[in-house]
Amino acid sequence: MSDCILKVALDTPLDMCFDYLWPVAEGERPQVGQLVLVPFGRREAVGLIVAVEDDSDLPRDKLKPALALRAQMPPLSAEWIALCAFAADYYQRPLGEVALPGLPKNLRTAKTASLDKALKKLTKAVQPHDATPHAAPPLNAAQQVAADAIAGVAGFAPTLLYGVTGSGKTEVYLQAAAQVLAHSDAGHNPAQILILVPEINLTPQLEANVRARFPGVAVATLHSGLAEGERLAHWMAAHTGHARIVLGTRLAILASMPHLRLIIIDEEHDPSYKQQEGLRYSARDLAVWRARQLNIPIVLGSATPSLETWHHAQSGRYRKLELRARAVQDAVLPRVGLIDLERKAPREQMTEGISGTLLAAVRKRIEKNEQSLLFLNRRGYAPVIACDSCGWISNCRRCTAYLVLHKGDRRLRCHHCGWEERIPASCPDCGNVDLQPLGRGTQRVEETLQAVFPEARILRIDADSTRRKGSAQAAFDTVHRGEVDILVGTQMVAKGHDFRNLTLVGVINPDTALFSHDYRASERLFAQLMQVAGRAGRAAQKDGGNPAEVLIQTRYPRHPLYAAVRDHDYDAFAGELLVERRQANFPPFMYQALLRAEARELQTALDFLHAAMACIDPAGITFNDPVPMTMTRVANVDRAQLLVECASRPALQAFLKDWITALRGMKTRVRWSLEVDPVDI
DNA sequence: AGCACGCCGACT
DNA sequence: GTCGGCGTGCTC
Repeated sequence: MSDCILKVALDTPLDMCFDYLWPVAEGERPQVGQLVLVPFGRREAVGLIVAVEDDSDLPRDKLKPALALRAQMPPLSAEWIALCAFAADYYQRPLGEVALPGLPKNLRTAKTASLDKALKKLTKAVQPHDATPHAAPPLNAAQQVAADAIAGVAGFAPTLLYGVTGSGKTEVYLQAAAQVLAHSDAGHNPAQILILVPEINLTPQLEANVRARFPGVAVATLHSGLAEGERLAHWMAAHTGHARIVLGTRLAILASMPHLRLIIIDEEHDPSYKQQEGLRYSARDLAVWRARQLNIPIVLGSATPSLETWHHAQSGRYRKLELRARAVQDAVLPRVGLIDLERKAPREQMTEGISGTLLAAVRKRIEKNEQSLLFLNRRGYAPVIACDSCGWISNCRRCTAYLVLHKGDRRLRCHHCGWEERIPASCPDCGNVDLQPLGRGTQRVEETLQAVFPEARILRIDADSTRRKGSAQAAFDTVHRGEVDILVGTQMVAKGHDFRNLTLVGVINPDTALFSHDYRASERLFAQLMQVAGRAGRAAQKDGGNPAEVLIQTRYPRHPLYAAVRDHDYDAFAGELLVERRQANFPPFMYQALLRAEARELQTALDFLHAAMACIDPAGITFNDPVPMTMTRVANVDRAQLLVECASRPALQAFLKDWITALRGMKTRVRWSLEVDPVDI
């Protein structure tokens, strides 16, 4: 009996599969989709069998025998491998680098015996809860129409669920999911549903909600915070079909789900759906591809859709369902006011960067025992300290960035490379002892508010105050219990939370994003402002009370972005942006890829990028000039980038394939990487 | 990417 | 005399 050949994908940057021998006599023929332990160089690795054949291009004596088949688990499906193959192809990475790193570590590394043990233990881990079913709240008419429309179609049907914050999108998802599950049970045709959310750690409410609403259903969760054992249990629950609902962050888009029937992406515009290291994929884009591949419906939900999605909805490629009103009866959208910081009479009285108008509004909330949220997207005390007399400023010596003043522990910190040092007692250059903090972070705002409102209970929530595991949740619980008068926070507080007693949102300093060189900055700022504004006024408006209020401090009160925020008018804003994007030939009317290079010397990186331009025929492609990245140096490494553009996605794809081959052939010491559909430029 | 082999500087 | 620097070469 002769050997068969296993074509195996391995987690290595080499863009190829490796052939291994498998003695057929030893048992049944291995199956495509099984994992297999193989010798690779001088080590062992687990790979994915992508084909089983009788022949190899290499002579037999060059081939090694595979060591062991991971037969304990059902093989990964052809559809799943096709999804990984698509992602690999699209993002120009080897198949193994896409398919393998997402699998639980135990499957990839554990010895057979300990894997057996782990697999035996996990059967109980993801069980349906037998809690009393949580009654579904009644839907309003628009919600009901949306839920029915989503669950009522068969086949690939991408749908934008466009609804203002607080309009009850989650309820629509859950009822649509319930309908899909009920329908499949009736037809003896098991169904699984995938729900993607931006940050699962920040929204345990949703997870609790889902579990409570589907008491008889096994729910798996997948996100990067899971311990290995949990990850294996939840992944296997999805893979075996036992979990009917999978709730996860972007990495869950690569979960194996043999009975996937519906995909839901909450807050589809959220930047965290884009992986920003390693394989830089867009979970949203892969989800749409996966839905088309499986011919199933997909829902993209947002109050401020990405322009890509909006464009598709406008052109009719995506169906658009709209929720115009807040779901809670009598809850109305907050009134948005702009506080003019620029010489408007009467001139604003400023206290440490906070206007008298905003302080008065906060005072009113304290008196009425309501909560305020002050939003500022900058942690620390001050973004920089400076010497008045000689002009020295606290630069990081390893990065193109300032050292941020953290007053509490009297340290300067670089938020990019992690460098830390004590606050110098005097100016390192001239000895002046009077070093001044410039600008404001959340710590400084907290300090100012405490000085103005000594009796108020103030809580700061940012990455610094919530470093310990579980402390973020504890902090949010404190707010929900009403034990906080003023909440100060970064974008951490903007997502998902339903603060019922919050009636004021103040935005301290959003202007910096207005004039960014990144053309996506205004789209992001708009989404962020709408999202943080949406934290206010979620409860029913009290009798005779004023509507919740959002106050934005700005030096550019007439900027069209703020006008659109004030009017809650995403449609108009998005319409204008799309016109600009079309005129400027930006996405979604143009497809882009970015080649990045890193070296100790900036010139080395730039030289590499110029060589990369010269190494290929650029037919049909636009090369921009290689430029240093905005933050040129991080941790003593200089970075530069080269943007390539093309109006045709297939043409860009074809070009990239050739280009990456040529780049791999260039022998260089420069570290480089290619990103398709970059979001930060 | 790992992981080895391979040839040149400061230490027991 | 060895430990160890990172150059370059390979992985079915």
